[in-house]
Amino acid sequence: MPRSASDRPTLALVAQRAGVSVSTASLAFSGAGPITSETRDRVLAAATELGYHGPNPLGRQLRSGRCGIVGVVLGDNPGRAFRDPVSIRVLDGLMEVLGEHRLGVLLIPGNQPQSIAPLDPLVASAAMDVAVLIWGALPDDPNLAALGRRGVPVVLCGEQTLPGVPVVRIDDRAGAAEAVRHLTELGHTRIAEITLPLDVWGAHSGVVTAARIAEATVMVTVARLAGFRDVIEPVITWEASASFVEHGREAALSILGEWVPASQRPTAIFAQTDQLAAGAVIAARELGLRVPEDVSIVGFDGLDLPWLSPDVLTSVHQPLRAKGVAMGQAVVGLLAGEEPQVVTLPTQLIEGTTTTKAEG
Amino acid sequence: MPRSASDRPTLALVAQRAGVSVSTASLAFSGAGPITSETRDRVLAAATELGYHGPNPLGRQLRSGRCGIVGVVLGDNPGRAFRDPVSIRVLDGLMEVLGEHRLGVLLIPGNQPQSIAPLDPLVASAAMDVAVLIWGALPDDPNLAALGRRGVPVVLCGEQTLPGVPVVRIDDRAGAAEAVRHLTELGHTRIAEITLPLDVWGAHSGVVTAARIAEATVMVTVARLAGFRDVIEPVITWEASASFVEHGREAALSILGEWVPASQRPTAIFAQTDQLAAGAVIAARELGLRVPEDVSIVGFDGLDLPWLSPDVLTSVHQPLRAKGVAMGQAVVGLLAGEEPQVVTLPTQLIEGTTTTKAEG
DNA sequence: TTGAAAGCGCTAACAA
DNA sequence: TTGTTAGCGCTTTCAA
Repeated sequence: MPRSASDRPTLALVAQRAGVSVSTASLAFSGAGPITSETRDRVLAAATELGYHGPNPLGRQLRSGRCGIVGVVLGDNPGRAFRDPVSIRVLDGLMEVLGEHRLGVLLIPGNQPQSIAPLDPLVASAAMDVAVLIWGALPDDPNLAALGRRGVPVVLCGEQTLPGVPVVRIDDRAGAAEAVRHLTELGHTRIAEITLPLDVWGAHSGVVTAARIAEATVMVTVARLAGFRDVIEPVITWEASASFVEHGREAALSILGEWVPASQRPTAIFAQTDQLAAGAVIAARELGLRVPEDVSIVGFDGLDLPWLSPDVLTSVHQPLRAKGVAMGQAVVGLLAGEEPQVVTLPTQLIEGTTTTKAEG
Repeated sequence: MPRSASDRPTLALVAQRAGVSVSTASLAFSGAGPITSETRDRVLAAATELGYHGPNPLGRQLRSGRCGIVGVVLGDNPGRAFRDPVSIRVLDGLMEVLGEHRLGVLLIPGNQPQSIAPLDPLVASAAMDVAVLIWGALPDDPNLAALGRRGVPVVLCGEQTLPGVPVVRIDDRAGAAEAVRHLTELGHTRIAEITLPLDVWGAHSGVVTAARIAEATVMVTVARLAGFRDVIEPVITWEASASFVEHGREAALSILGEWVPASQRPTAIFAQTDQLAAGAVIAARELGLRVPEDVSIVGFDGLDLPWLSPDVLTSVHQPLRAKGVAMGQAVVGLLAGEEPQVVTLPTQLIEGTTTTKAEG
């Protein structure tokens, strides 16, 4: 029967029973000092008798000043972060590295625009040695400020760089440009754009104007928008309220709908994420358009989407898992007192079956 | 500039500067006792001057004996748990409740059959007030034993019940039976089965014999297998190595393949999860079979699968988010010293477009 | 090789 | 209302 946490034996009790001092007993468990194997055995035996199973982590933590926990600030409410295959892959890589170093991951909900409290109480008061912001959305993230005040070192992911702070990033702008250039090189000129939300609220959805685009605050979105325009001006830009297949589908249904004269219909779409692009493929199918003959579609992320079969999405692949791994290594480096670095990981356009030459 | 954690001011320093005692300063922050607003202001002012931003959680934790952290033991390696939409929905609900109670979620990898270490070091030594096993796979889970030894109270999810331990569950057996009964009532008699892994290794895949089925250890699988057999004997059982669409597809390609004479081909499939069932739908399409006219397909979980469009999976819906919420409430109840309960949540078969009457 | 003593930073009795 | 005192459980000098 599990004891309640309150009546657990302490190291002092074990030491007493073994007839040694507390400090000696401590050595028996930590193994960090000289101790007779005989003494150790006696301590361990006493521990077993008392049902003592190792030092209380809380005491150890207070003493060492470290708690072995890395706070991972998610970019959105956790439900969404979990549902987002991109975040998940990153988390996967991150947890792998941290696990190897015996560091635990404390999940912390990030920006909660609809809520009254701008930041989760955990940000302000949970014990953690380092915090990782896996989705660096805003230039002036309140989480970042709060953690800075507390003196919790951080690792960032994304466009933002800060002196003394390790950052893991990809070149979103160049990646987007590569995707669009692929389309222009195939002869496309009427290219539509489906974007991620322009602000953290994610309340907006639909065709957006140049004015709104100029006001975009989410840095990933901003970078990918810029990349598009480095190559050509889109014929239409549709803002999705989140990176979900369904939203991509809605966007493409509007962009490619029957009310658009075939002569003016975009011949290609660049969607800022694979989820959105996949939705666009589905919409095209529903509208009776052939992919890629009638409409070419490019995504961003390089997700594995078996259910899109037989199509394979042409996409700008980014090393999501490696991103997480790099952030984990940055955390470990930070704790080891190494110099913070900015790591830029490569992206690569990989052609699938959803893009081809423009007709005529 | 973020200070390093080591040179942070302490409450003692703040008290000294404010010209009050440490305990008074403590009251100024906790608000848990009588204190003049004037004194509090003086303390707060001193804190600001020193750049002190609230009590160190480590000290507070040691004193109170609580750390405000709930360990969530995932059923598998975290990468998979994240990729599994079922776990994700449960986690979502769980985090919502825990967040409301200012409890943090520490992710802990669960069973790692391929690794040498049977359990994650976090299970043995991370600070946590309660642990939640969200995927109670085995009757003799090593995590459960380790946590019990440490005196960490646990909340379970699944088939297993233990005295004094809160459990959240659904009736997997009845749910599976309902799915299969739906098929028999439609006139189907040749019904195939695609199961979850029978053991935690997940190394096996393919047609399985009654002997192997009898050895199944994963409790969810066992319950759903039993539910099927409460209604009728399957004509064939295929074990998937994990709940992925791709595996369901492979299974169905074999079950429905051209080498099976049409007269002997199963007219219906019950897959133990929606992911597997969705894979079966895709396989059927690839084989040129009509769903549901040529083959009816039922799943389990009630996931939203927009990309399966235009099909909507007939499925036994279980309240995944509510499961997480119930576990969160169980955690809170446990911490409040309430009596542990076994909560059984309802399931419901909801017809989509993937089942219809057996022909002839 | 072991033990004594001094905290890590905070909170909560209790006394003033 | 504020201060004094005594730890929470552990680690780590330093001395024996």
